[in-house]
Amino acid sequence: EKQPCMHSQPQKPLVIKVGVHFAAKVRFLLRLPEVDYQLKVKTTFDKDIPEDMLNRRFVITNNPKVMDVEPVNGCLAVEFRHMQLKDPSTNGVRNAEGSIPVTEELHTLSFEAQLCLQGLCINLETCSLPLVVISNSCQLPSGWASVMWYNLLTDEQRNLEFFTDPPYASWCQLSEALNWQLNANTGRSLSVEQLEMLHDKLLGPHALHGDCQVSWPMFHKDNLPGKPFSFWEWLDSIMELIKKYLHAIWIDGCIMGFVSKDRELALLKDKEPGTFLLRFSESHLGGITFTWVEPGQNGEAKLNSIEPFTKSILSMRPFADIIHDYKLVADGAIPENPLKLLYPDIPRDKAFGIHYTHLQKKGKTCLPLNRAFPYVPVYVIPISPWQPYTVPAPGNRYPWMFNPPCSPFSPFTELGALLNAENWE
Amino acid sequence: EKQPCMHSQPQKPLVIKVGVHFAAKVRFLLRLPEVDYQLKVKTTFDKDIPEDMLNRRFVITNNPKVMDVEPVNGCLAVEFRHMQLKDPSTNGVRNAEGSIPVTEELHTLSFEAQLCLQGLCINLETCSLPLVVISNSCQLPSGWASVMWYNLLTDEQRNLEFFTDPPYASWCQLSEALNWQLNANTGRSLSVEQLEMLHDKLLGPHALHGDCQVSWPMFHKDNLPGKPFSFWEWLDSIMELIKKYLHAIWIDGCIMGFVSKDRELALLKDKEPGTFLLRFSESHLGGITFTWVEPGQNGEAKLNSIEPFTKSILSMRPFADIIHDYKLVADGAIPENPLKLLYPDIPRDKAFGIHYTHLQKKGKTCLPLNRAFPYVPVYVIPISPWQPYTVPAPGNRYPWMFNPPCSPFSPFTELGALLNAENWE
DNA sequence: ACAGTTTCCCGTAAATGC
DNA sequence: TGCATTTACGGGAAACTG
Repeated sequence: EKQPCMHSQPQKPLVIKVGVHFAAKVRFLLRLPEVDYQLKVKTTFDKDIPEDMLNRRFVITNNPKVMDVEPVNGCLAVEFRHMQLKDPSTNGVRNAEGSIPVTEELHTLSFEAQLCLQGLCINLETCSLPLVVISNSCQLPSGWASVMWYNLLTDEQRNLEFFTDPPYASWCQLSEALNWQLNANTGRSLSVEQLEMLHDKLLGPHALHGDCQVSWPMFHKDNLPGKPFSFWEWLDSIMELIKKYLHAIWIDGCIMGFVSKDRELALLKDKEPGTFLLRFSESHLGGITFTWVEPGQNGEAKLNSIEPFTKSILSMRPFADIIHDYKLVADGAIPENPLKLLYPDIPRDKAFGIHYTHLQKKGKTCLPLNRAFPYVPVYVIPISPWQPYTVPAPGNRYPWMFNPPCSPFSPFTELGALLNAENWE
Repeated sequence: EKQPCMHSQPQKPLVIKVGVHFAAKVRFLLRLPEVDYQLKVKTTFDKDIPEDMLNRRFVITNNPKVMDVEPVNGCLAVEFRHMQLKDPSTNGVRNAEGSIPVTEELHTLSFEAQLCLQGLCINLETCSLPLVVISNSCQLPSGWASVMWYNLLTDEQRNLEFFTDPPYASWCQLSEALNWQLNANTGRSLSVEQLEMLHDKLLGPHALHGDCQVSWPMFHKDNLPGKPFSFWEWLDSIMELIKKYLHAIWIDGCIMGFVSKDRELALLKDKEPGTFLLRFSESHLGGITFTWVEPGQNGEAKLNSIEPFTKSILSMRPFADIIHDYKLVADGAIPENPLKLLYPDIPRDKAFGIHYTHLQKKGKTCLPLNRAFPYVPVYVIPISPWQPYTVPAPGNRYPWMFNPPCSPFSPFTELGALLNAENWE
């Protein structure tokens, strides 16, 4: 009685937010010679799913629609636009104890029609692949995690109980999927080294580099050791960061990004002071930091990493400008940008120069205030207070790194003093 | 038949946003000895308003409620919580040509009940003062403008046609109302000088300082000369700015704020270089700038005003910190904060010191990166590029204002050069 | 094209219920 | 009490419609 000759868009499970519009297209696959029949298609959400299989029920707001001939291919088809799910309960329904979380609850959207030809009526029906329903956009990463895991590990059209016992993924499969996600979201895939960092983060640095198995909890259910977020939450936050704030320099390959601290040390320890690289924060969601080589007391290199930048700063200035403008400010000294060479040895302005935007504003020259440009322009720049641990002797190997006081009798120390370490509580 | 013995909260017109909850309380003013009667109150929006008097119709979502004895005073009363207005039309209804804008359209909320005693039924009814209905929070300032004008200029309970020909306000009335608004919103009233600045802004500097009449268009319908916003929009944006970002220093009286550029010049022209004051931007909504005295070429003072700060920067750092951290950055010189004395002569840190928060972070001292504090702390500070027009001779009267290069052979000029005026397009 | 108005919906904060 | 989940809604942007 139910015929498979009607189908909805062949897409893997999607995430739908309650109250937000979404769309779907349904096609009729048979070509019938008769021209005088109409196919009215109606939608139902979670049709025929037993009561006890779902914690939450939703209703779908839209009306039945009639199929029309598509100009492109002559097929009968209909597109439902502005569908939207509503929670029919007055109060939010809470999870029964022991049941799966909402972002692992899989739903389906069914399409039905009745074909009547020569007195014979046939019921047609098709349904979507599984859907995840969320109520707040903060649940989106979890929803996508479910989508990825489902797509990766099953070819079933509709296995609503997939997450009652989710299978393992092999690292091979998973890394390919992650790389695909990265590429789709940010326009650039990962290098072998970057993927290796993800491997170690997920499986531990001592795991075999053969084809380990990754469990669903490791991927998204459990938090990373000592962190308040899962592996996928972390990776997703970085993709969002790149998409919104770092796209240009990410595409250029200026961001090494996925580097462990150990590897960072290995890479930088023998490099010139002033060599730096960009690394995604492993402690804060959606953060990026830079690490640079500073000369140590006895000539051996030391590394400094800046407190990670997140969207609050990145939404004000492009990261390239921030890199350019960053300064260490010491008592009574000329501020100094410690970022000289992007690893391995590209001069900072060569790597990032084409992305600088701040050169567009004019500085005050000798003009008094006038109507054409009544204000002194202002930038926000990031700085770090810096207390040199030693005043370098003349001829110091890295004279640019620690600025001596301008003069022992400098009238400007008052200003520096307010920024130096001793005044801080 | 309609009895005035039931009344709703005695409040002047309010602004209600479609789809957002609001509440109202209704009291029954008669004390009847009988205890066995119930008063069920129901609500209606825009009851009995003729079709052609309103461009928009709304429905109110809530159910009738029964009045209850209030413990405090023994009155019968009922509070409607979670009322909410919905636009019943499928598509947004647009203004008929020539009709008044939505924020001048006045509505009412009616409450009805039926009192049945000894076989006698009496219909009770009361209604709210006029209400303004908006659909987006960006309309809130316009809504409040209407509310203010209505409150100021009529004592009528319900004159829905008030804005078809709104009366004038005298400056006396209006300034009192504005001052009340300021005080209610920010916790501090205006000085005579500040009110005078508002007077001149609204009426022009050449208006008599007697009791001028202010029209509704002057107050909110027309834009200020050469500006894309009205007087009230401007003032409201400043109140929001104070409420959200400047509360502490506004309460302290550190913000002169409402100062015309002419008055600013008169106040500052004979003051010590480094004297500064804070002024609300007249060109940008919700902006604040500071103006400081810089020594002129022949010893005569010149004024500089910084590009106004708005919420994008103020939401990152308290304004007191911004004032403290502001620096002029010149090629090869130690950065300099030109803000020395808050007008008339209060040292900067004395005026703002108690509001500084940035001293809470520690600077890097001599510690290498470790687990307890793995990152170099970072601040965002505002800077302006600065090209001194002259290198001051030794013994210059204002040695702090223009820093000579640290040394003619400074190795640091490369850095300064990237920030100096010549490189800018 | 345009302006006034509404709709859409992210993202933060608060509320809610188990 | 804590946690998972939903609700609330400001505010920016897009869409709508005469």
